Amino acid sequence: MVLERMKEFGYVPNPHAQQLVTGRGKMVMLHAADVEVEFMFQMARGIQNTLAAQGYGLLLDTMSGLDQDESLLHDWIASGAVDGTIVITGAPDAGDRVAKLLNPRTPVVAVGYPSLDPAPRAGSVIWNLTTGANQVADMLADFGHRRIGFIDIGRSDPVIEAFRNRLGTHGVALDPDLVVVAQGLFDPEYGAGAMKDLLAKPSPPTAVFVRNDVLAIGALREAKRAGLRVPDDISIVGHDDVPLARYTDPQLTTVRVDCFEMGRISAEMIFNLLDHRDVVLLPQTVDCTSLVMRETAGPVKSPSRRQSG
Amino acid sequence: MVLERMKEFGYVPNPHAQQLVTGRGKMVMLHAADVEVEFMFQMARGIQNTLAAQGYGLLLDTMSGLDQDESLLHDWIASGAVDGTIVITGAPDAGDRVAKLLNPRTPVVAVGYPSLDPAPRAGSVIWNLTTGANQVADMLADFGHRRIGFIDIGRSDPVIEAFRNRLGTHGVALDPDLVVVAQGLFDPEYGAGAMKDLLAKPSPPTAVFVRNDVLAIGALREAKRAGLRVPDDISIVGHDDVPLARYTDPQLTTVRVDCFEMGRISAEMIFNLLDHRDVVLLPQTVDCTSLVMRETAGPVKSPSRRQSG
DNA sequence: GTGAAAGCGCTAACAA
DNA sequence: TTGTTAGCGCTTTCAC
Repeated sequence: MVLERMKEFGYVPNPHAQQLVTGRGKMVMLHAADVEVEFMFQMARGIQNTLAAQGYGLLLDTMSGLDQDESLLHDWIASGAVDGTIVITGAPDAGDRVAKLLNPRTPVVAVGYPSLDPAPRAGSVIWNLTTGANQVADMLADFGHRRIGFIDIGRSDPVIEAFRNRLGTHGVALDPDLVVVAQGLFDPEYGAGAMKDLLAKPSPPTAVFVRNDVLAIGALREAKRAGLRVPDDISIVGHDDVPLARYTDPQLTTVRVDCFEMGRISAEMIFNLLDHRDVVLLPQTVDCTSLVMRETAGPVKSPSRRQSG
Repeated sequence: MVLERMKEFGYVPNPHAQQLVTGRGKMVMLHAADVEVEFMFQMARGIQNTLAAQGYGLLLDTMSGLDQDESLLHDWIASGAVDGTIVITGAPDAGDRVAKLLNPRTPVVAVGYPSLDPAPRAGSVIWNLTTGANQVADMLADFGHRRIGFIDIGRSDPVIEAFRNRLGTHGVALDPDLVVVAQGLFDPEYGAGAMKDLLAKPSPPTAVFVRNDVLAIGALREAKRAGLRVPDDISIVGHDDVPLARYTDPQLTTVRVDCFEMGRISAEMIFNLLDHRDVVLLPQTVDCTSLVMRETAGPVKSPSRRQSG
């Protein structure tokens, strides 16, 4: 009773003393790797928000420091100072990093792209990248497109497969001749090059789905260079909804991935792991894509524009 | 001696127990408000990097939660669990937020834009925004421009003043008729509108300095729409070097602000405050701008293009 | 119901 | 140099 009085007078307990006796520091650590900054931050927000609701704090590791840094942060885990670890997995070495973080006392969950070699004792929450592909396929088919191109990135992922399948349910085939892979990921010029190839085809597409927005910017630019009107002559759809998608001319229609939600779910998984250490660690695939209709996709307008390509 | 042996065997001390006895939790809290995400993250990196070098951790508050969240985080401060607080100040209410965080036991430093009403007991590290303006003025003058336009944002800041002065040292005046303020901050169309005004002037500029990149994108777009070649007919320079500046066509010449450095310095200031609680709290202005020469600025080429505007 | 006491893992001060 | 002890602020237990 007297304690309750104290709180009214502004008393707040010291979390450090609490951890000492309860074994819970009420902190989880976030390892944020070199993913698109916007994505990372949204995830961090989702995580922190969820943690805060339970009185937990988020310890941030941007991994900008090198070895020293690493040992420091491992210390926080090894000493049990931190209750759990979340690592954002965007780079190929993610599996490695997760493995290094594993510690019998501290649960870890990986969030982001599916890791090539998922660590056995870690939880993971990963994008469902097929839903975005489905949404684009539906839209493009509904707009009446039948010659559809796809600009892929090297990395193999389930997007193109899902896109092809969903297109099939609409009775439209994804012509292999209209599938090109860009030379690189993060320069619009690679997208422009891929678009150039597509436009040079004997029977070019009336719509193109580009695997990421940066490449889509380039594709859009190339289409305009070629004298095509977007979306009247050709529709272009990107993926990711990076900030600059709002700033192209015309504004890019694209697929948004809800990183806040991804973060929220990974924080919840940490809480599960904290409560029931013996829980089964099934990778959780989360549907978090949505179509952002802007200005670069529309109905087929000029079916006989082939000579202009 | 026996302790050293233990460390070799993988012993690491529990920071919570340490804080209990030393009063130092080896953690500082970062309040990250609604600034450009890229900026925030770079600052966070600079801060975390510097902290980690001293064995300190960074507790992140994205302020996405609301009241509950706020009280939680204040508790971490009130209980002395956290050694210091850094708050990124981009919004006008920053002064308020800083004031709320103030606590006799815990130093706070504000980093970012100078606050309207700086809290008395807080340190602050703020941009030197004049250096970027100087660099642009030098470049434009060296390129031979004499009719120079400026697209400003509503918020009053020292940039235009510095720009005008530095131009003066080169013997070129900033014609008040060529200074327009955009209707808003974060939509390219506002920049486009401002550019349109500028091009409609009886004697339009051969170069334009735009106060932020998003507006500069719009200005660039408008110049192209008007049939002008950039930079041959008109030079355009932005400010901030947001990620999309690399992706315009042509790529935007702009002023980069080194947020990592800002973060580093604010972390160092926290350390100072930690060691000498009675240190004088002078706002520290940091020179962290650099000119990023890309493709939208160049020498005056066609002095007599007036009729095309 | 309330109060006293033990002990979480460490560091600091002191004793040997 | 090394070993011992007290106590940081809290929760938990056990006695009252």
